[in-house]
Amino acid sequence: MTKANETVARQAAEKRIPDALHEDAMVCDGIDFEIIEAFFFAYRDFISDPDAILESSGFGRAHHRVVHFVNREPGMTVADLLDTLKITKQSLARVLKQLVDSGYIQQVAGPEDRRQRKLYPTRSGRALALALAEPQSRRIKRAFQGMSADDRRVVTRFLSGMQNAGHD
Amino acid sequence: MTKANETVARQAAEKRIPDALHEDAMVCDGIDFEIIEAFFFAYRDFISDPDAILESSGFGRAHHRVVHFVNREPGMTVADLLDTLKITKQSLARVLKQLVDSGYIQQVAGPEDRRQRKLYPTRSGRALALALAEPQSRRIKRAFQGMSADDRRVVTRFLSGMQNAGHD
DNA sequence: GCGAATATGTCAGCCCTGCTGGCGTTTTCG
DNA sequence: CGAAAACGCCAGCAGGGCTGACATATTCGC
Repeated sequence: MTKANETVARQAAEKRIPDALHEDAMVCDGIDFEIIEAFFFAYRDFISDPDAILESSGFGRAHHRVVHFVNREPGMTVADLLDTLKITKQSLARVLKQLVDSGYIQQVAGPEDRRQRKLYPTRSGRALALALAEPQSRRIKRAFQGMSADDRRVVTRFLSGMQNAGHD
Repeated sequence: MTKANETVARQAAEKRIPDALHEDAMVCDGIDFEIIEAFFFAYRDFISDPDAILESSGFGRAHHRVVHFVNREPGMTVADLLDTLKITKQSLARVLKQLVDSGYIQQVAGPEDRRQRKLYPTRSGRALALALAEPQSRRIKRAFQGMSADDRRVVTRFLSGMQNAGHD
């Protein structure tokens, strides 16, 4: 089977491919492969900057997200964070505990509802969040180079449109 | 924000929030938090559709990527794939083997250089790639609703700009 | 006041998918 | 022929998702 295919492949010098393998390759028309791939590459590179920083701190992407959102909305509860990140309690608990133990995030019992643990970034937590956001923001600015304010709004609108309807 | 301030006002009666926790929250000005978060949410939701499909097939995101790129560029070698995905040989080997064993991808010795294994999607491989791409493409179309061709080019340009310089 | 519901913490273990290092095979090429 | 390239595979490790179960403190409806 493979032998036969090799022969076929060799016969036509280059582009020939075993029949079952190519007959309707790329029939997939309506599909927007370009954007799918561009989005994949863009996001991969987008998180590579913070990843590099985190590596030296012993943290990972999960820590990044927690620090980021806690810094963005100080006082948010664990439930808020779970809702934002859409992960499970245990997945969060692990990284949150590490961040608390390392002094990047501090927990305070809710003043109204003492069952809640309101989360606040410490000074170093804010510093970390900022350090991680900075290269990402620079990347965004670079991608926005030479774009009008309207163009930027288009991008924002696109990114919103890519999200699921009910988000917070 | 306001919540933190409320809490601050109340801290006399409570555990009190250490001062380092609130004093200059949100000093982080030049940073484009909006886009950072929008990008995070957008990508998370973007891959949630294929994830759901893959779950029932026993595959994961890694398989998705492999099937996708092999389908996009039939005949690419293992080295090409490694270069595209930017992962290590072993990370790829695992999922690739599963895909080959499951009959989604076929390997053919290179006609010129027989050390190479050229990768081709099988019929079911193409079907899978298409099934995974379809919801993503629909999501993209939805996000493009009401946008002009120029606007779409802006988005494409943005996504390209977000990638690292040396791309393939 | 008491029991249910809520918000959270935690233990134990599983899976996927990155990673490193090392070794072996086939094939190409100087 | 020997080095180098392209690949396959084994073993092991880490991060970060997941489930299920169970413990705690606190709030709240009755």
